[in-house]
Formats: sequence, C-alpha cells, structure tokens
Amino acid sequence: MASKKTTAKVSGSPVAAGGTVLERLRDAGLRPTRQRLALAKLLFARGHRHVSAEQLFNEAKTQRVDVSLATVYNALHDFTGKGLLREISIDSASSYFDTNTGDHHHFYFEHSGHLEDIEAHRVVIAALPEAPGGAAISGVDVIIRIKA
Amino acid sequence: MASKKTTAKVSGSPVAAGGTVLERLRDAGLRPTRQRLALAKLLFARGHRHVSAEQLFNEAKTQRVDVSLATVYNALHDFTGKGLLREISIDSASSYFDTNTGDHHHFYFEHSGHLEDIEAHRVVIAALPEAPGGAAISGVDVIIRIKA
DNA sequence: ATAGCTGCAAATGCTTTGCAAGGCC
DNA sequence: GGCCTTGCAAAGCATTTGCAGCTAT
Repeated sequence: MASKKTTAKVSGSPVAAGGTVLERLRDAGLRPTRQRLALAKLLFARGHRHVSAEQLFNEAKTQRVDVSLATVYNALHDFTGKGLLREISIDSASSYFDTNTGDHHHFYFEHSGHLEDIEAHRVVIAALPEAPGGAAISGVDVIIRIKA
Repeated sequence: MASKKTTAKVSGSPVAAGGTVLERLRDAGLRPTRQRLALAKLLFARGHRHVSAEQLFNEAKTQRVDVSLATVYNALHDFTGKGLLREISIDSASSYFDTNTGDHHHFYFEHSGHLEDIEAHRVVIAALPEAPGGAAISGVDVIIRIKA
C-alpha cells in the first residue's frame, strides 16, 4: 500500500494558509473533495486540536458546510488511516481524533472530558520495562488525569 | 491520594478463600447477593485481571452462574463506584475493568486487544509537567502499546 | 416488611454499512 | 467515462434503563 510521493513535509508544523491542506490530502492519496477539504480545514487550520466526530459535524454545520455525519466518520477514519490524525480512546463514550500525530502526551480533565496536549519532552521516562516476549513497542502513551 | 479504609489488605494479595469476598462487599456497602458474590469471586479469586462485561458474563455462564448481562454491567459499575475495580477505556469498542486498583500501568497488545499489568515501580518517570492552573493530578496512566 | 437487587427486553447512543447518485481525475 | 465519495437511512454494537418480581437484612 503506502504509495506516496512524499515531499517529506507531512509532520511538520500545523499548516497555516489554505493551499497546504489540499496538498496534504493529495500527498496522502485522498481525493480532495469539497467535504474532505472543508473538514481538513476545520481540523488543521487552527493548530492542534482534539475533536470527536459529533463535534466536528456540528462545527461543519455551523460553518454552513454541508456534510453528513457518516461522511465525517469516513473522513476521520480515512485521515487516521493515512497518518493525518491519531485516534484516542480515553472515554468509552466516544473517540477523539488528535491533529497532532507527533510524539506527545495528554492531560485529561475528568470533569469535562477535555483533552490537552503535553509536549513529549516535558515527560521524561527514566525506566521502562521491555515488552514481554521481546515484542516491539509501537508507542508509549502517558495520560495525566486531572481531578478538579 | 489513595483513600482507603478497610483492613489495609485491599491491594495486598489476591484474596484466597471464600469468606473475604463477602466481607469486601459488605465493607463496600453492597449487599452480598448471590449474583454479586459469584461475580466477585470470579473477579477477585484468581489474582488480578482485566475483563470486559461480555467476558465476565460468559465466564459466569460457563460456571453455571445464572446472571443477566444487565446485572453484570450493574455489578461492574457498582464495584467500580466503590473502588473495588478500576475502569479502563483504551479501545473504543468496549471497556475493561481491572481488579488491580493500586498504582500500576499497562501493556496493550494492539493485535489482540489484550491488556497486561506493569508494576508501578517498573516505570520510572523522571519529569512530569504540573497541571495547568495548579489543578490536582488524580493519576498518571502509562500505556505501552505493543505492535506485534 | 422493606429497601435494595435482578432479569428481561426495549431503548439509547455512537459508529458502521448498503446502495444509488454525484464529483474528481 | 470510470472509480472513488457522498448521503441518507437502516443496521450494528456495547451499554443503559424501566418495571415487575425477588431477596437480604
């Protein structure tokens, strides 16, 4: 699979202006349809964020972008499959999609269900057990739960 | 903050014989009904485990314990509410309940959805950011994802 | 006796899917 | 034009709830 042409730019900065979103979709091998473009802009144009499908759907509606909930789910999963997003499940009620695909961790505010990024370098892990059977570690997630 | 009362035995050994499970329910203020006792035994009599509602339900059936799925969910949540279990949501597909309520972390096997405990002391965190707004940290969860 | 459980099945909420119509290359 | 996407609504899961009957205390 993974037939990409790559300009080695994917995981750089949050993307500022408008044109880049289109390129990003193309690079990922996703057709830049009206819906995907609109959703990608909502997701990537304002820095890193954490959204649920429902949330993004409502935002789209507010912005007069006409998409169905099913399409939002499709887009979110397509983006995730291509590495444009990362899926996070902390609360069984619903999944969140994180526009920050780089190495980092999270604060989780238990009272609100809100999520906030922690830059990777702010968490220093001095010791970690090896995986049983010498298996490969695909990632380490640290979640700091905030009570208040 | 580990608000525990009991006889300081909760996170010690896995509970061996039969009587203790009953006491534990009583201590928690839960009526030791036939169903809860049976479920509690399945959960606590064999060391620490991670189970989903469906799993526990099937185990009960296998052991000829007659309970409904709804009762399993009720019991699981009642136990969790009283601090006898801890709920974990890593996979949005379903929640797991961990009989180990002490401080510890997890290996998560992505291909099987299986979960395995990591003793707290095996993960050493050298630096941790403070919570925004000086809020209180209620816990730190570390999940090591295993690819294979 | 009585407040608290349990069981069943229907209800709910999030997410996925099927299939016809539409849009990008 | 062909194939990928979309959109709706219906289908699918895991989980919850309502209410009559049961059971610890």
